[in-house]
Amino acid sequence: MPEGHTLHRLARRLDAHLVGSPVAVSSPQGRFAREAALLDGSRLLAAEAWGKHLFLDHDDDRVVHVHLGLYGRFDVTRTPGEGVPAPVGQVRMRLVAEDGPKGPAYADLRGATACELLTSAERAAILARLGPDPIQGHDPTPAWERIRVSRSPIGTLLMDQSVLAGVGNVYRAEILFRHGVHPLRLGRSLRRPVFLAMWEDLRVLMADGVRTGRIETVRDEHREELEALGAAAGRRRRSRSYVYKRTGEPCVVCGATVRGDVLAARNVFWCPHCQPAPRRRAVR
DNA sequence: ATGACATGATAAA
DNA sequence: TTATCCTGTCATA
Repeated sequence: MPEGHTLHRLARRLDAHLVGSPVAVSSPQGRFAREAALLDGSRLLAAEAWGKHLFLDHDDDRVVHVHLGLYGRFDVTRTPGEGVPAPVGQVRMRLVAEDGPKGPAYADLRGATACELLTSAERAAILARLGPDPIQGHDPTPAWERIRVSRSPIGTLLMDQSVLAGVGNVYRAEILFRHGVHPLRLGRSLRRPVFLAMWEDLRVLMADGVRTGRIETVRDEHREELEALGAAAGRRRRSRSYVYKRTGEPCVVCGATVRGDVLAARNVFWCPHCQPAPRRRAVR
């Protein structure tokens, strides 16, 4: 689940249900117990996201930095009347607002790659290493300045959080498909209008993701065909993407067989017809 | 029961 | 490049 849209959605949910009130902080699993004890009873002032990072501002210049990594979750639940249930599984951090903005609520963090107590100065240091974030409507210029001179593949640059923040493997695959760009094209071979169109598209798609909580990249006109192709391929769950995890299945647009490979330890997917391979650089 | 895998990132080699 | 961490889910046995 966790690409940038997930974290922004989370910031929004925390803001709606927990921010502004005193929170009980605990670590049922124990790995955040010392910090939780320090924070217990503090007031949660704000929840903010930048790319895939989430920051919880508590009073007294204390910031909880959360990064969900590959499989972390942070579930925010309202508990009108019922009281808070016993923790299930490995709950690293639990926040409970008895008197949240919309009534009692709690949030359980599991599996995060980062859950740490920082100062606001330390948070600033993390932000300084992140590129612009499409979800925040940032100016894409700093990202473009990196890409236009880079000898790295655009598929790698899109995932580099210091180039731009928030894009993960699904949005990467899908945005490249939607713009007919092969993942191995070098950054410096891209034309500016193409990158700016990708950025604008990311801005819209990821904003949708914040609203719906899921990554939807397939245009209405292709939904039915995708469904039919999925059924024909005998897949158990229907796909919601053009190329992501569709290796070996036909492209919805042109029928070519979607390809998959590993780039920088991550799976990449593309259509060999809609996303023509770059001319191989002369090697010698 | 066991193992592979995942929408991530880092440190070491 | 590889190993490693974090946890849950799904497929296979």
